Amino acid sequence: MSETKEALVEQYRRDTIQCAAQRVIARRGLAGASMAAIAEEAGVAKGTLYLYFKDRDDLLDQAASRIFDELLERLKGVLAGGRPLRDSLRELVRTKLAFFDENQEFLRVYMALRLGGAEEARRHRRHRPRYARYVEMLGDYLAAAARRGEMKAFDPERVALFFAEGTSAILQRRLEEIGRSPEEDVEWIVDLLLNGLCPGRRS
Amino acid sequence: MSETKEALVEQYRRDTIQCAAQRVIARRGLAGASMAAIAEEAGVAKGTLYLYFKDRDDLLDQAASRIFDELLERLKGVLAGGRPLRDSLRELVRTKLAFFDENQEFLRVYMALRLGGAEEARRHRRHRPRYARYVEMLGDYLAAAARRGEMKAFDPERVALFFAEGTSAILQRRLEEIGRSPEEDVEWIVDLLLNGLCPGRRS
Amino acid sequence: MSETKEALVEQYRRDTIQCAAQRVIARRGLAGASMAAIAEEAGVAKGTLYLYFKDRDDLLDQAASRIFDELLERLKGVLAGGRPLRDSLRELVRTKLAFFDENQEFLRVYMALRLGGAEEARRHRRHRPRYARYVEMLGDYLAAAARRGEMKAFDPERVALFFAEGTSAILQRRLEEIGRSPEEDVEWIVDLLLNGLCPGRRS
Amino acid sequence: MSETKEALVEQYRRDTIQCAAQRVIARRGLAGASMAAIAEEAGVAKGTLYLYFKDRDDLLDQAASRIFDELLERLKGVLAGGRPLRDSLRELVRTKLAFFDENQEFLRVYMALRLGGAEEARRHRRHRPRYARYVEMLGDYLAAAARRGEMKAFDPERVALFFAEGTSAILQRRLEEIGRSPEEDVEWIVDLLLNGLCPGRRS
DNA sequence: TATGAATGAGAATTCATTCAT
DNA sequence: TATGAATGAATTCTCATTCAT
Repeated sequence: MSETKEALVEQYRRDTIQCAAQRVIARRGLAGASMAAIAEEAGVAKGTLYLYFKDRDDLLDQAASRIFDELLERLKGVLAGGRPLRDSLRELVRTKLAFFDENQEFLRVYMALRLGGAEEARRHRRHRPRYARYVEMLGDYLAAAARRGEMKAFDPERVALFFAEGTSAILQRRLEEIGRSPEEDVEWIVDLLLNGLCPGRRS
Repeated sequence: MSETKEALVEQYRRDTIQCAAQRVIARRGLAGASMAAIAEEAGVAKGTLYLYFKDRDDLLDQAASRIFDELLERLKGVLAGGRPLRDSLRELVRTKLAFFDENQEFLRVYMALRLGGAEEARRHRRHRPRYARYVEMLGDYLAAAARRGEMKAFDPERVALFFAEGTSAILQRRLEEIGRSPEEDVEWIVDLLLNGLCPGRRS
Repeated sequence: MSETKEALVEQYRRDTIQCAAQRVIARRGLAGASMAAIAEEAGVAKGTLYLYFKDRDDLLDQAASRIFDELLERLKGVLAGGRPLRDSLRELVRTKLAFFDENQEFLRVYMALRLGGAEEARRHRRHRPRYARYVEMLGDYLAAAARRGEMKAFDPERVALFFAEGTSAILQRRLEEIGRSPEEDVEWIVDLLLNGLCPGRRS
Repeated sequence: MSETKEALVEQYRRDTIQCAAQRVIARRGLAGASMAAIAEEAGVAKGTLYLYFKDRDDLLDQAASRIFDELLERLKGVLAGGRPLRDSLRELVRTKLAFFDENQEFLRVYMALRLGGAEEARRHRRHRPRYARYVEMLGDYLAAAARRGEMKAFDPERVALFFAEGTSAILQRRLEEIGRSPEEDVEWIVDLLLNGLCPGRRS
């Protein structure tokens, strides 16, 4: 019983610190996320961070993982719905936009970790798989859609990548346009993906 | 005249250093591009860097600019051709892929600087305009295409962004697949953009 | 009575902790003997250490004292025997060698604390007296021997020091030579002390 | 030419820092010899230390080496003299005492590094050979003396060790007795070594 | 103009010690 | 009395920047 309570407290602390780390990353970037800054943001002493995380890498990795994992979980749910391509894509974009609109902070972290710059690639190699898994999951879904005849014979994984990154770029743009409705973007992205730029198609 | 000669020498120095910086960024990433490393790569003393650049930020910014500028110049040429949308897009993708296939080093720099992760946002805010200009140029072209009736009424700037980032993701993927022909990617990207995923369309 | 019982319990705790400290010192050295390591070795919480010892210095000092005290007690017994010089010295060396052969762990602690290096000098200045008392006791014995005409008129305390340290060096060397009989070393040390290096003397 | 000058300046710097390190070690011990303290003692910034030494270990090691090397060189000279045992030993002790009387600081460093406590053993394993070489050199000399019949058939290396450490103990004692003549100690040590404690021998 | 030795602020990490429970 | 989470001072090391030459 008491163990459960302690475990809860410990988890609560970890959460507090991870969230603080995410805020700092969002505000100052990965390189700017010093242990001192995170500790201050979390309202604890520097040393305390080391009670919950092995080192800076561990802390930043775990903070990043939380975000990827949550997004991944939601997107997995969407794709598992077994809906037709158009519906799935629409829901996918909607979910992604909503997820980041909910907490824009996360977007910045996500951006900092996506494919990443070269130096981040080194530091966050461990995270690549996570992003890759997202793209792969999407690719699998597209492959199935292709088999069902809902999609042309593009390389599904490549399309997934193109789509994921294109969407992320729009996400980032949205950061600067407060108040814009997600649905607007959902609609044109899905339409673009499905029917392309050329006119003369049913929307 | 002598002033001109001096100016040339100065420009030559700046170039030397910027190129060295690009090589270092490509090799070790932005965070790893220390002034010492750049100076060594350029074959000058650390102090010399400060004769040509205000500080590290300035140097890195300008090094980044060169890359964007060169790419921009080439793409500008493509879009100025006045060709129909499909041809322009194909040439655009081809040029971008070729540009980075020519010198993969540059891709790494470009990736490190694109929209950038959050920390780069701070450091390279001054820099955004350059990438933005690229997207904007592309947006202008799409807007014209829309006016000519070659494209549906999507927000051209947004499509440009989506397209640019999606393409960049493919670029990066290509890094890991040596020997893959650019044309393969050129074709499906353009086809995807123009006609979408849905089957039952020409091309 | 209850006070006595409490005192016993307290003493038991102190012993437990001191022994743990000795094991840690033997294993990881003085500098490696962190409070955390000692607490873990003793099976108590870090805070508990401070209930029985003022601070780290105090704990390490007292842990050291125990070793010196035990050795001292044994040597005192030897010297109190009133035997002739040769016998006493032989027994002295034999006891010292046996003491540390019995528990080599202790030797490492002893070594770490002997006269100590310079930094230990600061930390263990309080401690010197204990080692000094050992040397002094030996010196007193030699003084008596000198008065009985068994020894030349060397400064007894100085000889004691020379002898004690020389013997300790041999002790340490023995650490690396497992299985060597103590008697071999006992014999030559005593012979050297009594008759010197020059040949042509009764053994 | 200029290279020579620069090399000299560099060597001068290294010396300055090493000497400062030795003073700090002497004053505060090895563990207390922080880079900050050494930098302050040397009158340079912390960062400067890293221009001349790879890291703390390197600096402390080299500082220690200097001392061992100088002492070793002097003692080597003494033993190379080819004098009879008594003369050599007397000169050996005299040299050692003089060396440390000259600069008592050195003694403390030497003490801190001798056989060392357990933790120093780890850090300064690289130094052991140096001390070992000293003992070995002395052992070789004694072995030769034994072959010449000047010494009884003791294990020469063991006697060397005993002698070296015994002498060091006296050295350390001398630290606390300012003004004591070295000759007093030289004489009795040599006499003790050669003729032992037993009376009835030519001094 | 060019140099590169020197600087020192700042980063990550450790650990003796405290104190609320 | 016992605990161990939390603390924060201290330590090692890095690197952008300066300045005497």
